[in-house]
Amino acid sequence: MLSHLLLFDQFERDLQRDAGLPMAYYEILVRLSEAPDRRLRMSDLADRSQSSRSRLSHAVARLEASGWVRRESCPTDRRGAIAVLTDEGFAALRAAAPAHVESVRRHLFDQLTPEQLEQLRDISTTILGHLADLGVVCASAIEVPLPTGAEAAP
Amino acid sequence: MLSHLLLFDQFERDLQRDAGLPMAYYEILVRLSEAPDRRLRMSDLADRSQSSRSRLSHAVARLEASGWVRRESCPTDRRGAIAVLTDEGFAALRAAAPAHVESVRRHLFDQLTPEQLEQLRDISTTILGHLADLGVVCASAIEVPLPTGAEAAP
DNA sequence: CACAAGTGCTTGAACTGTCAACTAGATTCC
DNA sequence: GGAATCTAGTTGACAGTTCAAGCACTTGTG
Repeated sequence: MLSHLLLFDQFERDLQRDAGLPMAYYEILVRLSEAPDRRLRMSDLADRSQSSRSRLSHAVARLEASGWVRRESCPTDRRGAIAVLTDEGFAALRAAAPAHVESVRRHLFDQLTPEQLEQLRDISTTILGHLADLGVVCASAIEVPLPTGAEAAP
Repeated sequence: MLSHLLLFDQFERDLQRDAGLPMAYYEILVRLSEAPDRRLRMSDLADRSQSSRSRLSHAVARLEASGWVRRESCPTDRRGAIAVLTDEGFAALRAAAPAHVESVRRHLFDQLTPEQLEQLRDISTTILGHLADLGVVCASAIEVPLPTGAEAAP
């Protein structure tokens, strides 16, 4: 159990070292990059990146300052805001992804047997299902494959 | 994978709600409570609670302000400091433990089959061994049983 | 239409964690 | 013995998260 905490700490450290980016921010960029036109409503983005609204606001503010994300106003709902991944942001993500994927591979995939990976996947699905029942996680996040964001390479 | 992140978030939230305590602080109290005379050298405590020196310093400062931990100077090494769990701290831990144990049970143990728990234990051990090879985790932490700190009940 | 309630997003303060100095005492080694 | 080095612990600045509050707009209801 402890191992999982430490494992993610390791991912976090590696990503911070290689890309100067916390995992939460990386996650946001990935979700944006997957979206059509690389743009999403803030709430939608918050749900998909497992982030609170407030956290996302702060994060996007920071990413906007880096020039990686741009805010546009929503034409249909004047309260709304739309986050758009800029070309610079996309390039930054593209640059950051390989090292992160490699980190996940090295510390997780390479350590476990195919059988264990299968078991881990099942266990994760079960837990995720339970959390979804509690409303902790929105349904749209459930089908995310094993390596969080590892599929980022465009 | 995502599930593990969210699972620990859930533990964190539950513990914060029930005890007003972050998991890292809870962990520190648990390690102290396990030690002989409920006292440990700072570095030792840092290693056992998977905490950096600096983090521990800040944490103990906060716990000291709450009256749950006391600092004493080390007789054999005048650089050293010893953290001591006070009776109030012990009582606070005793009060916080049941809810945390229950949270872990509800969100993890009750969700998985005995077989899956067995698999998860093996997977954790493997990963922990790998991280230990990297020097990320000190050997003394390895034998920690499944529920982090769940054994806290005195 | 108007007013209450709800939604989308932002903001600021408080808190936890990290990083890079820094102090002070212990070791090493010539 | 004494300079260089190492170790224990602290500190302060900063980054990210959360929480509670707030603003602006939309929707529901009479």
